[in-house]
This record gives sequence, structure tokens and C-alpha cells, in this order.
Amino acid sequence: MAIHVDIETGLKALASDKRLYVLELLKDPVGNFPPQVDGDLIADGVCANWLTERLEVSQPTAARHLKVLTDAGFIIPTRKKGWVFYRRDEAAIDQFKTAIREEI
Amino acid sequence: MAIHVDIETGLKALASDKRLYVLELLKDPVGNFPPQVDGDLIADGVCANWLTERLEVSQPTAARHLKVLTDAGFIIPTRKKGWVFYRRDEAAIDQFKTAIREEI
DNA sequence: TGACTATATAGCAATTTAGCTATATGGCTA
DNA sequence: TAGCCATATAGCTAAATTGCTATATAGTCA
Repeated sequence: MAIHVDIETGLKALASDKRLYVLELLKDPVGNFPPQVDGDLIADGVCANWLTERLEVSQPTAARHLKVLTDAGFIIPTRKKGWVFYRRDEAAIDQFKTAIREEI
Repeated sequence: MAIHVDIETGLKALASDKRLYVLELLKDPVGNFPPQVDGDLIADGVCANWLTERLEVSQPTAARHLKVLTDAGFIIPTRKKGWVFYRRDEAAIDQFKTAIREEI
């Protein structure tokens, strides 16, 4: 029961439609969002504000979802000017997929 | 947000230490459990009673965990004599892993 | 520096999940 | 058939999760 400790954190982070949607949106920042001024859509990621709009929840609720994904290691925040940009951590995501494949 | 409907069910079913443990135990029924009389450990699976003991929760709580896993399609119940035996549905589990790999 | 703006946190209500005890169900077995 | 035993369901409490509003924080820009 203590075997799957890390995998369990990842599963809990993903077991939410909102958070799955964030990862989905971040797969194609250029396709899903308009151009950005202060952060590069690819290199830095997508502005928290835009993700919040897409999630259709309040700013604090979106912030918490983003924190869960960040804490699980699936997304990376980058602070620039007044904003925080988020992008997928593909290495971490791949590592999780491997763990699922091997341990479940 | 409606894209991941089936994947989300699976993720929610797996996002629990107890249920991960059930799948872990069912990976090696012969190694993890003593011989059975009324059901074959491999062909039929492991008696619900024994899984309940290993989970260290009450019978109704264990039954509910097993139902969640069954509803998600990860385990298959087989009724025989007085008992219910559970085994992994490897095909369904593989399908889930593929979905994770391709959609996350 | 000072005001403004984006994000984070606090704190509360509603919902979901997980646990329990008590009891119903349903099918062996004597 | 009658009783018994494994499993399922009902119904409750406690904890965790998700949403909100209000507010604190912190960094930017004039």
C-alpha cells in the first residue's frame, strides 16, 4: 500500500476534469491561445489569466488547480513581469506514464 | 474538458492507495495468497474475503472499493459457490495505459 | 516612492469520498 | 425446506475536495 506513493500523487492530480483540461490546453499553446507579449507561448508557457478564463472558474480556484498540477510536477511556472506562465513538464509527464505502465 | 471522459473515470478509480493495492495484490495471486478450494487463483481470481483482510478495512468498505474498480473495468468478478473472486482485466488495464500515453 | 495589477492565501459553504455499524439479500448445504 | 454464510446495501459521520468572496502579497511601472 506504500508502494505507489509517487504514482498516487500523480493520479490524484490528474483525477479532475479541470486539471486534465489544463494539460490538454498546454499541449498546443499556439493553437489554443492568442499571441503573448511578455512571455513566449512555447518557451515560457501560457499566462495563468488565460487558463483561468478557459477553466471557467474564479481566479483563486484556478490558482489552486494550477498549484496541484505544479506540486505534482506536471507543469512548470515561470514568473515574468507581472505574470506567471505555465508550460507542461514533458519529462515529468513521460516519467509518470512510464511509472503507470510499469507499476499498475 | 469533455475530451477525457473515460480516462477520468479510470484515473479516479486509481487515485486511491487501497485500490492501487488491490491491483498490486492481484498481479500475483499465487504469491500473495494461500491456495483456494472453490475458485482457481489464476482463472477466477482472489476471494473478496482475503482482499478485505489485506486492505485492513471493514467488509462493506472493501466491497465498495472493489465495486469502484469493477465499474471502472479494471477487475472482473466471478461468482462461484458462496464467494466472489476478483482478477485483473489485463486488456482493460492495457487499454487505459494506452489512453494515458496518448491523451495526457 | 506610490499606485496598480496579477497572483496567492484565508476562510467559509457545498459536495464527494471513505470509513463505520446494522441489516438485507441470495445462494449453498445440510 | 431451513439455516447459514458471503456479499451487498442503507444510512450515518468524518475527512477531503472544490467552489466561492474577501483580502493579502509582491512585483511592475509611472
